[in-house]
Amino acid sequence: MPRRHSSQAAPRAHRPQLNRVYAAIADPTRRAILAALAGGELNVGSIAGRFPISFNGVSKHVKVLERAGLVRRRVRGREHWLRLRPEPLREATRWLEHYREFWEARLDALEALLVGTRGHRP
Amino acid sequence: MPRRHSSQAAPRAHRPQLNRVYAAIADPTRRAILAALAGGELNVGSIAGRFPISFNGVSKHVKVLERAGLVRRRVRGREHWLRLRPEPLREATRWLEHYREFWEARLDALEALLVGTRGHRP
DNA sequence: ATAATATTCTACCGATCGGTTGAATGATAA
DNA sequence: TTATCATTCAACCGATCGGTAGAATATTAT
Repeated sequence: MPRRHSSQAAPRAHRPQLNRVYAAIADPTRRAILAALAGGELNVGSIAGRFPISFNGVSKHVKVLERAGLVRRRVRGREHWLRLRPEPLREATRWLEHYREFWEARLDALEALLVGTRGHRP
Repeated sequence: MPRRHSSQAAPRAHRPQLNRVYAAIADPTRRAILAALAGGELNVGSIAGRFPISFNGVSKHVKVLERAGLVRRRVRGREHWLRLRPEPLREATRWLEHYREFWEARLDALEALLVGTRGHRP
């Protein structure tokens, strides 16, 4: 029986959208695509022009970002315009922040305890 | 030539450690292992006992977390004790925060512009 | 010395990934 | 209509991934 360690609601682990967001931003090319899109809407071709991989490669990366909810596609005639959707990043940040703060506090407390009872060693 | 959009230093995209951190936490089993380690040090066997996968499967997950710098191993006799290392999470959070804030500000500004010039539509 | 324990290492499996090429679709321009 | 352009789709390739099983290694217990 897992012990509840605080009254803070811990984010659930099995959320496929969260998995997809972290997997999406784990690839440096995809992070660079997101950074490029921060400058405004772009179509697939103009994104592809900035990267040393094929058009189709970029198209697949965009699809991954889209499935993660980080990018939204608006089809206008033969052009597909992409724009950022930062909402999933907020959830991803929340998960990281939750654990980071909790862990750092816990480890600080542990260290303080060790220093107090044993003296410190470098 | 990519235009610099502000004086804020943008985090570089090609940092293998960052790739590894995001890839590591993209897997829900590994996030659960991290959550379990938040309760204190554990050895590989006691982690494996909490998951419906094999001992060896857990051992491999731990190795991935270790290579991402999220977990530190202390070998004491035949037991390997794992503890959290939250430092890489701080960098990962920083990247997310940077882009999230920047994008949200940008998109808010864009929306305000559209509302101002065209009126709003639902 | 022998047995049990804790763990990694090696090898394998099927699925997914990042990437390419070539063909198909669909919208615009000549 | 016929090209041309922007894009996806389908198939393939080698690498990696999540997972398993079994052998090997090292430590502790008997």
